[in-house]
Amino acid sequence: MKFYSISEVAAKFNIPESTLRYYDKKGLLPLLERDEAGRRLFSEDQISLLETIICLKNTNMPISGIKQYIEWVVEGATTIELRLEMMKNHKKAVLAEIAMMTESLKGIDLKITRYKKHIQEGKEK
Amino acid sequence: MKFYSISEVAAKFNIPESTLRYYDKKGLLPLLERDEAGRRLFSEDQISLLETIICLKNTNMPISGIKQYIEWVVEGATTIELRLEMMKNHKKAVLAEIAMMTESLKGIDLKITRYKKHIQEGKEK
DNA sequence: TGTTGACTTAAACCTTGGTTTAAGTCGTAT
DNA sequence: ATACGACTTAAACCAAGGTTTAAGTCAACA
Repeated sequence: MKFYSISEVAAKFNIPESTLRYYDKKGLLPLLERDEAGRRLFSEDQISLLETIICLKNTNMPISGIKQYIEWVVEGATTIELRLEMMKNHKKAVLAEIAMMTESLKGIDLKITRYKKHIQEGKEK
Repeated sequence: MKFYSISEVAAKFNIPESTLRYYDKKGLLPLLERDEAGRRLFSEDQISLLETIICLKNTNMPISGIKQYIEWVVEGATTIELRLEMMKNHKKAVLAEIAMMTESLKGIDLKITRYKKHIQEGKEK
């Protein structure tokens, strides 16, 4: 089984090593193996878990929420309904945030239009 | 001219008064008037400026950026090109963030689908 | 007259999400 | 043998964005 070093993972995801260590300390990377020298070994499973972590982070889930999710993953099939509920709720939150940003974008577009017009009128004189 | 007290504005926008004071201290509310007792008086102009501030905040512009924008607004028509550039750049950033969230949402949807299927299969046995 | 209630301030405090630092341990190439 | 590069840790540090606290002012009401 192939293992990745922390620097490889950091490069792969373009994330500082310090962040990976921080996530580990925060409990986002349980089951992380170590070599004889105590160095972290990331398995393929860890990599795909990390992909999930990044996906949740990209959608602004707090570390504490991600941790809960990961704990449920580790706990196994008995937590699937909990995970489903969490993901459904999270999806709602994400859609709400996208909706809010999209709405606010209208206000920004309005300004852009107004400023462009103003500049155009200035040039016409 | 109608003026609003800090508590009225807080209620209107559903924002804590402390946040309004914080924004004022950070320079997001220049030209804010005061009554004889030193209490803040929000004019209609302040209200619409505040709407803009909230719009920019909703789209994750940092306080420092909002401050810069407000300063340009106060400075007047000479800064319109700067404001246009800023809003165009900000729009790009917002679209990028929406795109990233939308993309990550796919991963979340995948999990939802998978979990639902798993639960369904569990019930069928 | 005094005591609420709505405001004020400066300063301290808080949380989140990391980053940086200092000191140390390995394995390997010279 | 030693020196280098890749890793380790705990603890300190940081920035952003507020929130809370303590002490005070003022107007109006009982």
